Amino acid sequence: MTTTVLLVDDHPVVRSGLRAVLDTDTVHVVGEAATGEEAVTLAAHLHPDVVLCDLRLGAGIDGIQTTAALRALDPAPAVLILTTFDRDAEILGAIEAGAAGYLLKDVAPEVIIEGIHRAAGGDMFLAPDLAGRVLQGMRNPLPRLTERELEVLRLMSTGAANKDIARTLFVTEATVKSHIAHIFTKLDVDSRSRAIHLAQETGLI
Amino acid sequence: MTTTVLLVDDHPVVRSGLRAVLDTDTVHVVGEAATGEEAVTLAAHLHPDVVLCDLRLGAGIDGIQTTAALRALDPAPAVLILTTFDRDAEILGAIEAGAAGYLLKDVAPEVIIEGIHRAAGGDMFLAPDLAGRVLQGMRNPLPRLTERELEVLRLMSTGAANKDIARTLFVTEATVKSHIAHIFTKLDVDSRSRAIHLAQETGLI
DNA sequence: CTGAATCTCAACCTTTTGGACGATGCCGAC
DNA sequence: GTCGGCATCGTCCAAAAGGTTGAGATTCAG
Repeated sequence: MTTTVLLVDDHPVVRSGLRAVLDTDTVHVVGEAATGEEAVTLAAHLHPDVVLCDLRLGAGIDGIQTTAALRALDPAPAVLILTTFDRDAEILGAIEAGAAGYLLKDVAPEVIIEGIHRAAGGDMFLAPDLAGRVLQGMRNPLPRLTERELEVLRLMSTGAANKDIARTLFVTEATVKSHIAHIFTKLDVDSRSRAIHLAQETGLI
Repeated sequence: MTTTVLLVDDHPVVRSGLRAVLDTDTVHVVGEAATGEEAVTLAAHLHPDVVLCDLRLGAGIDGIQTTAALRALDPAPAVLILTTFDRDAEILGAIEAGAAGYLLKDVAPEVIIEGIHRAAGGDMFLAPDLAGRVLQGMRNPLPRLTERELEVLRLMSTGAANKDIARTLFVTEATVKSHIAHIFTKLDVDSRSRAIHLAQETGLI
């Protein structure tokens, strides 16, 4: 029995590649979308078994938001994330949003096909090298930063000084320092550059 | 007359996609390579007119080094860079290494084909949105950092304190501070986080 | 040889950052 | 109503980072 698949990627070349590689006797590509919005519309009409979705989709909503929207459809397709990046926060975010699996783009085509069938069957499918990381990520979850703290962290990462951040957020420097102190405690670091580095590594920002 | 092309990309899916999209009556894909080393070996045997090369090639030498090696062949193929990223330093680096053009992966297939023919004809071919940036980059060149300064900058960007950097490089903190002062002057910034941000934005590190 | 660039280090000073308190007001959960 | 989390602000202090100046050693090109 063939599994129907909808491709979502903002690069035409990648879509062609996936179509060429996936369209076999067990997998049938029924559509392609370049954006998350388009993906949701198409999925609502085509009812694919599986949506194969990139995380980075250029402008518009990202892969995680797309996943959530797709999972809210009825019937909901299984969503398989296929992307180049392996930042922890994104993987966790995709899983939380209801993705059935997460694959890196450098895997062999057969692995993607296997993942599609597993996803269609209701299984979870994680690239082997990611599985351990994800489990550890769930055991050692990154502390949840508040929205305000994330704002400060993002500004910090652009090189803004406390004074700049204070001006941008219309608060005093004391408040910024307070937020930063909390951020440091939560991330278990003791300098802004380390915080920035950690945040970028884990995909927190 | 058909133009012969060698594809270089570490993602099998992208190679398939490019082959599917490019193999027309005017372009003939004569080979694929997953690494820079493989690309040079294949190019030496196949003498393609054009090598279409990603900048990020996973392990091994990167696209810029590959470009330089390819241009040293005789006869040298034209090298067209096709990549997802548009960091200034990488674009300039590729051009310096002898690339005939630089395209972003989100362009339409026809643009790639046009680029291939232009490159085969000896033209330069830059994605329009990049051309201006490159010209400006040549007018406003990023100051050249010395090897030592780059080392310090890289360590800084991982969150290392001056003390850590000093230990890692086996010099005193005074030396590190001296290097950092030079870096700041050259980059025209006044804090390490700004330096890190600028360096990451421009692809300096 | 001379000069320029680079790497190394030091002393001195100012500013920024970070740590450690505490305090207020707000809001939502229990 | 009370409690906890959050955002806001403050003070005091120590440490780190940044700015300035100068200087010895090396290397490399002209």
